Amino acid sequence: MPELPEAETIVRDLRSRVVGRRVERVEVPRPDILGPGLDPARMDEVLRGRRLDGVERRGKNVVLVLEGGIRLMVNLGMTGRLVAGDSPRAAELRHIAVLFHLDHGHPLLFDDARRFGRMDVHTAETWPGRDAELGIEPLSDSFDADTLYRLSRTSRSPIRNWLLDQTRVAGVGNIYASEALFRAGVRPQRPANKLTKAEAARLRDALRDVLQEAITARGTTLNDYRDAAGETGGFQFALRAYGRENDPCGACGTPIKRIVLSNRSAFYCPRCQK
DNA sequence: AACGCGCCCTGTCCGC
DNA sequence: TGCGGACAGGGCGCGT
Repeated sequence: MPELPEAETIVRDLRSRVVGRRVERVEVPRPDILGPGLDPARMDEVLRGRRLDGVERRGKNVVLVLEGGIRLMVNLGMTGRLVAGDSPRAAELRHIAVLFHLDHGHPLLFDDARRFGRMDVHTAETWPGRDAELGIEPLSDSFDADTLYRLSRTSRSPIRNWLLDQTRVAGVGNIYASEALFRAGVRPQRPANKLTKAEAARLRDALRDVLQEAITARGTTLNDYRDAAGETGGFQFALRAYGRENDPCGACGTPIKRIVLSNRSAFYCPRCQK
């Protein structure tokens, strides 16, 4: 569910709520969301007593940075939420998987109905390797048109699938892939290595624009996404293609089409996107 | 080695 | 009202 803008919204929310706090105790009622080698006892042992020094984002992942260079990487999957326990909305959570008890008296909660979310612990030694497995950040200065063009040369996959691959560009999911391709005028099924330089340049701009606008709107809530206060986002009202099958294209009026690529929906305007 | 597929799991919605 | 099926923002492991 949550893609880059949703993760970024949560990260910004969490900074003011947890940075500087100390972890007193960790509870893991749903251990199946822990990554390989992790169990509830190990989670508590590694995190207990450590101060939270910062909150970062890498792609769609929320990264809690703790004293001593320990990093807890949280992948929210489809339905994962990180919600401050003192938020009035916290009482509505029905699938709490992890509770981080903090020294200001209320926990940070990880809730995940489908339990597709994952948490992994990294040290200063293991983190660079994990970080390197993820692709370029689309909002970084180095993500320019040439870079996107060059990265796309090695793949014959449909460009929509290519955008979902976190090892190439990190943070784009199904919603923003459809939205960016709509804005760039490129069909989702176009082979990545068939994009022209001009199309790659338009796609680069479209990705940055739509991701930045979605961050400003505090993310897209279709069903499950919530920010760290447990509140919904606002970008669902600005979607032009995703979820709009048969609606008239905002530019030309042609009905938006839905196709399935690799078992996942893609939405596009058959007239505007080539 | 790149790629598509099935699967993980729960909730919701729609048609009958 | 109940039930079965389709579908959902992600990502991993597998076979080809």
